[in-house]
Amino acid sequence: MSRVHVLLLQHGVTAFDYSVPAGMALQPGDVVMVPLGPRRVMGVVWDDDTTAPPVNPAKLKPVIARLDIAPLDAPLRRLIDWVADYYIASPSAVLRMAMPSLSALEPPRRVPHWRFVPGQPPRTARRAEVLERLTDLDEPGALPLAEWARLADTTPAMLRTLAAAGHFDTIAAAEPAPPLPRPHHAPPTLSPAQTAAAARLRAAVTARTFAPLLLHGVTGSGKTEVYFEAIAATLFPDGKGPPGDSRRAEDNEASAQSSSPACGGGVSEADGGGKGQTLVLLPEIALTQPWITRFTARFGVPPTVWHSSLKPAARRAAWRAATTGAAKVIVGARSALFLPLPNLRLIIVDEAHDSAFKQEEGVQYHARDTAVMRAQFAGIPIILSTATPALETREQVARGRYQEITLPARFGGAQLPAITMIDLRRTPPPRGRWIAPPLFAALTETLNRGEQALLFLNRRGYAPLTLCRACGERINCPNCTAWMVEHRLTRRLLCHHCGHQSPVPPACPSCGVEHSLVPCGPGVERLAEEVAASFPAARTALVTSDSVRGADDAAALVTAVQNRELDLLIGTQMITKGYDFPGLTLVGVIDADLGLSGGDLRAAERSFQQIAQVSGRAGRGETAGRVFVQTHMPEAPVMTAIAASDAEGFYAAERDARLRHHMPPFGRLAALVISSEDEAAATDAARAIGATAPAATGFEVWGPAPAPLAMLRGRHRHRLLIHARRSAPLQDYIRRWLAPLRLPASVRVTIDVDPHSFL
DNA sequence: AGCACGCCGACT
DNA sequence: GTCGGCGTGCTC
Repeated sequence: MSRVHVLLLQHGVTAFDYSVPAGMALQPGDVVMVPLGPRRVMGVVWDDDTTAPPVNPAKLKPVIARLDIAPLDAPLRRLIDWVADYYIASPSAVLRMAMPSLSALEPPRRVPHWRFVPGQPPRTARRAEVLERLTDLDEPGALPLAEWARLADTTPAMLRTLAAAGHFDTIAAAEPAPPLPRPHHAPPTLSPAQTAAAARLRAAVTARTFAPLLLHGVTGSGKTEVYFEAIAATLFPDGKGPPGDSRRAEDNEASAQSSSPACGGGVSEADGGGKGQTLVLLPEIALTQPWITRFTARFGVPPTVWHSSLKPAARRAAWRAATTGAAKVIVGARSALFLPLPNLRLIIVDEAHDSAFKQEEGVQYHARDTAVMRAQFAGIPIILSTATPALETREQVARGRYQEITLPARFGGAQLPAITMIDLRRTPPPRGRWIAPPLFAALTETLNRGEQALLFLNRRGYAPLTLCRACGERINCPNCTAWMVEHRLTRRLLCHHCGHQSPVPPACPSCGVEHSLVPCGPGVERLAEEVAASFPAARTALVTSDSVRGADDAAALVTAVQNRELDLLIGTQMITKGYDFPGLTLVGVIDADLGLSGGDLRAAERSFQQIAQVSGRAGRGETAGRVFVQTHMPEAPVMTAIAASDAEGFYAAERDARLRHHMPPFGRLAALVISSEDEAAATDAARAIGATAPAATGFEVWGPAPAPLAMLRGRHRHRLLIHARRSAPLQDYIRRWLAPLRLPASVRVTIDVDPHSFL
């Protein structure tokens, strides 16, 4: 009797062995249903684990069924194992990211399609009328009933009557396949530098081997157009004409256009014999809509979208399209990284420097690094596209492990904006205002010239702190060690860490004095208030996660800006990336110091990237852009580097500092967070864990200490930081340390390998 | 994660 | 006498 090792999609349990019933053929990667105690759970046949002790064959239960779902190929299984091992997570937790919920795996509902059978004589005048309209339709093919009703301007009931009289027959519809992107739909006009870069990317796609490529070009240099050419290269069948030649017959434009999605369009064609799949990762969902628009303009059809807020039906369709290989280009946020893609040929990580790629909950993986591993296991190229590569990525280039492809200039001769630092100590804004005189003057000029401006302040809401003038009370979140942030638009106080909300109280909750609460400090809503008072004629929009909620909002905003229906944008970091607004000529950074507090390892780098990114929104059109940066410390190295647009100098200094202190990427970190709703239990557990840290050369343990966010969502938190020399076996060390621990049920320990957040 | 088993306090 | 609190352990 044969047995299989099955990784279960179930918390707490990882992998069990099962027997294979006679007549069932199973191989690694197959998705199966197996018994677990009294329940049936989904799992994936995994590669045999030779290290595990063998289970008594008498205990084996048989696999219930093999599910009709695309199997997980070997590279994806290796990726899941790698993530579980590297990030010290349970393999089943990682597997769950690669599998949608059970409902998403149900076969698609086959809506029956109806085909019109002309020629039958009508029996009533009403029917004759409808039949006439149906006959006039231009080759509608097979359509769902509702679609016929719409086209013929009648009711489904009438059509059913006609069908009963023999005017229609029904067929089972094929699953709709996503339309094929057309590489020749709208080829771009590229600069010589872009052409050269595109050629290198295409060569990597053609070579079909693992190749990590950094596509490095300043904001506005046209990186997207360049990597679109790499995508185009994947859309040609193996060995057939390289993209860029004139053989447009390959393009299949006509058939792709005429095939109605409702008809299924012929699955074999959508299968796209030999055409590869491309996975594109974006740092956040808000960027998908502008990306889809650009992709559609280039390739004539939209890509397949995958992210966490898809509705069930769309999710199911996207899953099937991606996992059957019918979808050629899949774009999404982090979670798309684990989609089974049977014909994956290229991965692109856009805005690859973005810290949003680091998952901070659940399995705390870094999607950029994990994407590189996926490319390596799959033996394909990966393009990291960014204007501001992370130090880690730069170091990989320096070590010769990544190839760098640079786009030295902005596209179309546009100039990078001139940057002016504003010293807030010398030219502060008037009391109660946040825009300093030099920026105010520039803003006035810009608006008077009819150009557009952007103010960046990375703080949602109206004011970050609400203070009682009478007793000095600061309004805190009851669940977190954090201030409640006033949101004036919703008239509520909101905790940005746990989402706790309350109305703004009329009196101080501590001393009871009425009208004593005052907002302290600026948020974007308060900045908008100042702008409205100073520039009443300017049409302004707030761009924050509170006001721009979904893809539709983001699309509407882009349109309004491009149509010049807005003069001034006021936004949080949401506005720093991705958007291309040609009429925007002025960018003001209200508080450049905001990200520098807290002593975070990457604080300076993040500030540099953020200000470089937001600066890059200025002057993308014909008019040169200007950037004003407000700071209290213009002499700080990060500020002088920003002022001089000296990325190389900044990174050289940053690299030196990290090298001296053996900080990443010249050493490695991991964080343990010990948390419990019971404060004493958290403290005791942290102390106990700290006391059992193994002594080993190459490792240092710092802490435990109360976390900077000492309480989060009602849980008290302590942190330990583990520092390892570059080649020391960090994961083994942590596993050896934590394996024998016995902790009370209320205590949770989370492990963050390569942490980016130090809260 | 579920769901069992199991060993101690307050009720009909 | 029993109902039920959730601590500990098992699921191939």
